[in-house]
Amino acid sequence: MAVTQTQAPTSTAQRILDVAEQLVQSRGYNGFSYADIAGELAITKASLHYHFASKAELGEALIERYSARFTEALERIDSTIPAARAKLDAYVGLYTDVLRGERMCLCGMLAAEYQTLPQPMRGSVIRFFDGNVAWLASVLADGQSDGTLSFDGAPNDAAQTILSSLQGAMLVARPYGDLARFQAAAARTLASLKTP
Amino acid sequence: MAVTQTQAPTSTAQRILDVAEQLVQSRGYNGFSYADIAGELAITKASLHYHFASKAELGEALIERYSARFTEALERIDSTIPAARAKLDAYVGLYTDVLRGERMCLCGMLAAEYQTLPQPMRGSVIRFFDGNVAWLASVLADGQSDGTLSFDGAPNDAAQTILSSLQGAMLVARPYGDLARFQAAAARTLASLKTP
DNA sequence: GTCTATAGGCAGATAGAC
DNA sequence: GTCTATCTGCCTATAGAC
Repeated sequence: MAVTQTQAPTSTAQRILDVAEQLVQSRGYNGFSYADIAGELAITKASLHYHFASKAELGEALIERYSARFTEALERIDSTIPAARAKLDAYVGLYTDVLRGERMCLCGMLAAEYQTLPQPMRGSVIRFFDGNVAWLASVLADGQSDGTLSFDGAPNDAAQTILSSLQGAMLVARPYGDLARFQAAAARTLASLKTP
Repeated sequence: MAVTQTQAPTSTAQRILDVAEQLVQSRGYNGFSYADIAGELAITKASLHYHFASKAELGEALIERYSARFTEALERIDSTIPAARAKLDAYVGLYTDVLRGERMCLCGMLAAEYQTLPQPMRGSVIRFFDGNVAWLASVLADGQSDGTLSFDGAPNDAAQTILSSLQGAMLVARPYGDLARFQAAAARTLASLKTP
């Protein structure tokens, strides 16, 4: 039987991931070093290597955790919000929260640096996007079925456009430090799915 | 009176900019070094510093040249294509050409790395986006006036959405190495401006 | 698990000869 | 303008004590 923990443990590995995630989302994978994490957590670089032997391993762990949390968030949306259009609004809300922290989507950032990434990280980035498109396509198909959403072409194609439009809206809004700019672009993107 | 040149000179500085531009657009500003350029051109790093004393200076020169060329391309569109909708198609064509070279838009890439950029480069990135939005807004306003384009809200807001959607479409399509994916998203974005 | 110490390499940058 | 040589500093990573 597992020991019951009163306080959240927040292991060292977790805190390393927390700091590294913030660094990648704001500065990029090639824009931070182990020294940055070590300084923030007041431990040595050598200790970091105990938890994540290489930077590539750390990178993989970052995407895995990020993807898992994102998937959980999508499942929460599915289980709490019935209407397709409201699900899309909630999806935009996830991005808004990221941008509010002056961050880019982790995988959007890594997409920019894609050609410099270790091979295993590349696959994980692709899977993140594929999962997002699949979820969006499912929501779009549902909305089309019940007549609450309308769009041309296949749900999968429309889903790809929504994903890339939101990623681009984050990418461009962040240099301006302008959350409203993102929200306006997101609203316009969703508005193109109006029922006739 | 200036000396007439029969052949294009292609000065060393130009060739440095050519190689550096390709590197930034594919690997990012933090993803290449002076050694990469030196290797490609078969000259030494010290020679590079003669032409561009610091990497920050090189970065500024890259954006200035890129922006100037982009502005020229937009002026060519204005002077050769009368219809607003066709101008937008040509604008998408500029992006398509970039992506065909397996590159990201220079300033889209730099937007991702924004928080790590030297201050002068940041201003230049912003000005590039502002110039693009201003041009797009002008085209949209024209199309709205002559009834060939229809959209909600101000031309400037619609222009911001077009810019960010195209940047995002490039960002996401590049890891897949899928030009068609970009083109589909771009076409869908422009299709949302249909006349009623 | 965390530390000290250090390896080995590459980064951007400079001095000075040619 | 381009070179050789070199500097200083940071990078990822490892060995081994505690």
